[in-house]
Amino acid sequence: MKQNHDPEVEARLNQMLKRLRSQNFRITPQRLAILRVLAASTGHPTAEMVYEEVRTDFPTTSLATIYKTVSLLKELGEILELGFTDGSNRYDGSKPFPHPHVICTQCKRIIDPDLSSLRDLTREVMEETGFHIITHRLDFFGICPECRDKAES
Amino acid sequence: MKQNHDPEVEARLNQMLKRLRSQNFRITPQRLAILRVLAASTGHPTAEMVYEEVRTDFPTTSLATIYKTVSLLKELGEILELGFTDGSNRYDGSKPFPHPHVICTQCKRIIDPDLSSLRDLTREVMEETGFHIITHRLDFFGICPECRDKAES
DNA sequence: TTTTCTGCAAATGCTTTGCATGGGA
DNA sequence: TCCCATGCAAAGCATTTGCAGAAAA
Repeated sequence: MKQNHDPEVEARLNQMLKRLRSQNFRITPQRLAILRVLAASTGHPTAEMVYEEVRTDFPTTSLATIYKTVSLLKELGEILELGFTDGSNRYDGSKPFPHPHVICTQCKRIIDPDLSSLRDLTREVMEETGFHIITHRLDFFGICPECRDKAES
Repeated sequence: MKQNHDPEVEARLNQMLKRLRSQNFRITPQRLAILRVLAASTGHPTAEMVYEEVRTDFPTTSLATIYKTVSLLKELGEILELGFTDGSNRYDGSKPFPHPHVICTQCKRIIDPDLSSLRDLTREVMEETGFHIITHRLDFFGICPECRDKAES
């Protein structure tokens, strides 16, 4: 079984495990494998990608279990789900809180930018609309440097 | 047939028609009805909602035609498609350019807030990531004042 | 032992597609 | 007339669900 010694990844995994235990959900080998993949993920994988990775350790795991676990973690607030128009979802297990994403429409890569000018937007929205804002989502779509280089060559 | 004399709505409709004609797409009665609904829409309707509204004038119109037309307008850049995780899309025919949305997670209402502090975000993203940003999407999720009042009573 | 979880397969539900017919231009 | 558009029904597809057997605790 793949281990990961990145302290941040470990912390994320332990946080997920703690949450599951505290709510009396069982820690099955399949779940543990899924949590590991999600906690270590930086590439915002699809359910299918998680499935493939988990399968290398647990060849009998089913896609349904991936979906059930991912859905559970989503409800527990331990991962972020990014749904797209084309019907595909991507998951972020390392930063389960709202943050902007930059998506290459060509290679589908998703990265997390550091934006300083994104401060009081939520406050402004609340004042402007009267809504009580719970969460938000901000996506930028474009072409990444690598895909642009390929296009030019 | 429902007419609409709001000058902005008229302008939007004419712009859509102009675009269709300039690309040699045919102006069928169904398409015209769909354009009218979309140009006049402020509530970000679903395909189903457009369908129902168009049906009051053209009872034989099919959902497939709604989807085909909506898809065409999307490609022509004349409407905005807002896809959501639950598999439902909403359409904005009055402001076909990227702008923030505020969504009530209870009644599903979607409104357009005026945000001043949303200036140079795209520029910052480009500088920070090297991506060439084409478009973006910003959604806030929360509870609208009406739903909050209902909850309290 | 009890209750939850897993894995299979079938079901969903929105959207897309194929194709014969209809109708703009 | 010539194609494009329509409408029906079937197909797609990621995700969800039902259920019987498996396995945490």
